[in-house]
Amino acid sequence: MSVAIKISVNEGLYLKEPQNSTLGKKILKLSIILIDKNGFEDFTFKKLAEEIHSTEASIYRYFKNKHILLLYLFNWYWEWVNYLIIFNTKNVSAPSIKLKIILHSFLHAQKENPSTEFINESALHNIVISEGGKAYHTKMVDDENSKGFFSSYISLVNYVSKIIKEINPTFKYPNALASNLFEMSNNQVYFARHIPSLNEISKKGEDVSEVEKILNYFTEILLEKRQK
Amino acid sequence: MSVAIKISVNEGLYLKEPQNSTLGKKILKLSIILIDKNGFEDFTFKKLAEEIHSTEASIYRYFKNKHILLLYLFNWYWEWVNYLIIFNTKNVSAPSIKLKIILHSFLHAQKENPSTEFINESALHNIVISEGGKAYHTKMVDDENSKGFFSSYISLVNYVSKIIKEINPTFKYPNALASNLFEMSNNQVYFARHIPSLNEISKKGEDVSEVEKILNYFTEILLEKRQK
DNA sequence: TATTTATTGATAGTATTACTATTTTTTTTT
DNA sequence: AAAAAAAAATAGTAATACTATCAATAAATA
Repeated sequence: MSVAIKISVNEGLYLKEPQNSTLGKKILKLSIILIDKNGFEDFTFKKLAEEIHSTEASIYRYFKNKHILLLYLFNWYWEWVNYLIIFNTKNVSAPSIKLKIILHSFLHAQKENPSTEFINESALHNIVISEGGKAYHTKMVDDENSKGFFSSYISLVNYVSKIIKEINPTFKYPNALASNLFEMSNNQVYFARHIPSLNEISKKGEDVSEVEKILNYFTEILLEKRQK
Repeated sequence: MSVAIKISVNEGLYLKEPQNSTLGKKILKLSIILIDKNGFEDFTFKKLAEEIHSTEASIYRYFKNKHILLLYLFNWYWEWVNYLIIFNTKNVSAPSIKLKIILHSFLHAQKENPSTEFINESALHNIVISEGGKAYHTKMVDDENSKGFFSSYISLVNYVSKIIKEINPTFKYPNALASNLFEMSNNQVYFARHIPSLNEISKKGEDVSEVEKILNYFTEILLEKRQK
């Protein structure tokens, strides 16, 4: 017995919903594994096709190109984090505790019970960390933003922003802080893993919880109510 | 009459120093313009060759590939910012003023007197903003880091980190804060320009100074000396 | 000034990428 | 069992990311 949650993403991101077929699920599953292993640059539909014993042409029936596939994966990830956050903060009333839980959920997302058998959440989280902002650092951002391809991320940020306002209504830039918490989180984990002189995290393997400490330290100071 | 500053970057980044020849300078100049205009993905050595009335093969004599060329440009940029910061904080003793000047220099780098005729600093700054972390978000990071390809960025971060410690010696994560200031700066400008729901910057054209305000607001709170 | 050397240009070629198109086979639905 | 949909097989193309070779030209030095 199990409870399955179904995560759906913006329709513009696929030509045919991959979650509704065996081949589609294989595409999602193996694309995550391949991108995680060799990076997005090295990833091609041809290699993916070989991996799943299918053909390039078949994959193109699901996704317009590999960038859109990456965007699909990012959206799936954002929706999943959104679900985790809502779920984990249920019945918690103190906003400052909520924020702590959010930071924890977000950073340890990979350790949470996997929700879907064809998505390796841990590998997906690593992709989000390693590939940085490649989802939106393209010449098509404006067009893609207007199509709502980043709305899952935006709603995540808005949700956190609301909680920030609850903690300290006088804080001037809740959106900027919220988006920075997400970006900083991924960035600092990435730096810890690859360019460690850029922060003070030495312990390998504990990067994620070290970053959690840093983020908590930052937010506590930033949102402390002080007399002006 | 003018004073020229010469910026040099890690020798591993080029096969032949482009700043020492006419063709090399043209490569730098036009690559910046092309990447700024159409993005790094669209940029190819063939297109660049056409633009400068030369050939692909000639460009390959200077740079191993387009990723290394991008790294060269980022390094040039980091060195330049480093120079600007040192120059602008000369004879300023109060570290909190120093930090303000640094944030200002960094964000308005494009408006500073251009130092080199074949580098369009403004376009280069826009590349750094738009292309996000593409300089280090690759599968070769570790190797490239070990070759010192990010050392200019690291020394920039370390310099700021030192000033942070001067402002508040009890602040726990000066490196993380310093690297985050740089990353956040570019990110928030990018968001303001392309996904404005992610922060509270509405005014087009004033994005840079708005981000400056945000960063000052954040650092002031973070580095304020408070009783524990 | 002649000569060696370094630099650039011209041209060609290759493997891989990022697709599109068409036709056949297999699977699913009715 | 027939019709419809999905997937596989196959082929083909323009562009990318290179490498290699040789000729032309400019710069450095003897």
